[in-house]
Amino acid sequence: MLINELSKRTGLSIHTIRFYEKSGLIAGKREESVKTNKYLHYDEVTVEKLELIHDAKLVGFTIKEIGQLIDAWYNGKCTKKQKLSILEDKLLSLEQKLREIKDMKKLILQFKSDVINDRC
Amino acid sequence: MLINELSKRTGLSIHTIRFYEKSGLIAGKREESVKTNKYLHYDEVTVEKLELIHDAKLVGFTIKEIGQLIDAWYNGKCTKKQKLSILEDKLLSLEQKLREIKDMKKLILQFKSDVINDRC
DNA sequence: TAGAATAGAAGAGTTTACTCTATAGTTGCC
DNA sequence: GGCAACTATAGAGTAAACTCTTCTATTCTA
Repeated sequence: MLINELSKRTGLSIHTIRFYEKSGLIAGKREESVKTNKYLHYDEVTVEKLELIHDAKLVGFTIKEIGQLIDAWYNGKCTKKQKLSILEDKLLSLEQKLREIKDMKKLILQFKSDVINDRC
Repeated sequence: MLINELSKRTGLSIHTIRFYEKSGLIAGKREESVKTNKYLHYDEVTVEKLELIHDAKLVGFTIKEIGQLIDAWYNGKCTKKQKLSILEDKLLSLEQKLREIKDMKKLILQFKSDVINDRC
């Protein structure tokens, strides 16, 4: 599919997709047979990657970190050991985020009960 | 205490503290009796606020959201109803973040087991 | 009382992650 | 064949959250 369809499939703007491509997170392919244009074609794996990018951004991963994740998963760039090390690293940072959010939840629940009981 | 001590107590740079002050999150007080300078003095509550700002940033809240939180909690700016509405709103967004992180954790665990079993 | 350290104000610069604009070539359709 | 719609590339602009620089004034210390 071309970029317009990819944009519609993922809900990401064409600009954003091009930005991710420039950032090395995804890569379209030119059809060798076609000589008249430079149109890039995208496959289903790219749709998957863009969904991963979207979700990973939600949990606070940076473009750089998402790049590592994609390299560890989709691209044959790393050894098994490197892949596991990256994934382990991301798991640890997720655990950390989980703890931070739980702590903040406790704090806000405390705030809330104080407000309810007119303690502030 | 003056800004230098506040910086040391919180681990935040003087620049960052001044940025938060300009953003309306904290406010030092000038001593009325002193006419020769414009030095701002900070109290223990400011230390608490800066710790809250630090923690709230970790869970992804923006300066604006943290401002709301501080208003709801420390400043007498809101009614009880408004305070509860802000706190409820923040709790909901924390629940959402919690779900997103748990989902991402599952995904990465799946990646990991696939790598371990040479399924990619 | 000189000099070093600290405080404040104003504004420029940086990074991240887009978002938009301008330009130019290509394709699809009546 | 003409023109709207689509594609690519390059680069400018934006917003958030700092971070740094410059300048001036004040205070502390030997």
